[in-house]
Amino acid sequence: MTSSFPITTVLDLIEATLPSFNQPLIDQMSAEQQTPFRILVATLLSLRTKDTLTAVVAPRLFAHADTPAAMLALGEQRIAELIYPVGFYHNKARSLIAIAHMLLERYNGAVPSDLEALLTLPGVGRKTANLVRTAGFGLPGICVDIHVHRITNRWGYVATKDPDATEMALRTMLPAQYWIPINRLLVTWGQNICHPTSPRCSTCPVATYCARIGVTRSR
DNA sequence: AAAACGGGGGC
DNA sequence: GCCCCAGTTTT
Repeated sequence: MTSSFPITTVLDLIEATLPSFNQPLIDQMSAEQQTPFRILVATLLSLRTKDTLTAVVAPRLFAHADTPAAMLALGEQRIAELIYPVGFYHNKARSLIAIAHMLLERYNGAVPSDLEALLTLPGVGRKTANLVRTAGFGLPGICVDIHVHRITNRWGYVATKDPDATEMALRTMLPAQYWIPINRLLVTWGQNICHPTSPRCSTCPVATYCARIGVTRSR
């Protein structure tokens, strides 16, 4: 069962109503703070973690280390202590140290914008790499996180359990102008309306376009 | 394909 | 008490 409406129609409707909703982590950061490095670090901290919690913890880390060199100076143990509440803190601290080393050795301390280069960084998968590209550099990419994955599948435009497969499906379906904004749109939607369990369908502006697949159960 | 990594918050 | 969270790596 798939929707008979173009996905771009639904995305346009969401775009129009977006300002009235709370915005996700990256959009809460000031323009000054939306550097590729900060976005990379904040995104890594936020994996499998509420972004509202990351929004509290990340500034704590940035106050001590805002560059790869400062991250190395801080050290893995101290980083782990600072980011403890976000969970997976040992893995994340180790990844941040390894990333700082690689950025200094291979990219002169800068964050690369190339997708393949980003994917070689430890702890960085397709979701993180594409978010750095789109939010950090304004470059084309489709960042498929749990929200983009759940909602596009719930609508009926995509039918897959694998987020990477969802990204590939959207690449063939979505005009280029929607590649960057779809993530911001659907993360906001997922956090405010289209929840994993108990989505607010009765007040959802695009409910008539939705196949409502998997509404009663997530994943 | 499945396990492991993890504390915090919602209900 | 149970489920989920802007995933990725390892087995």
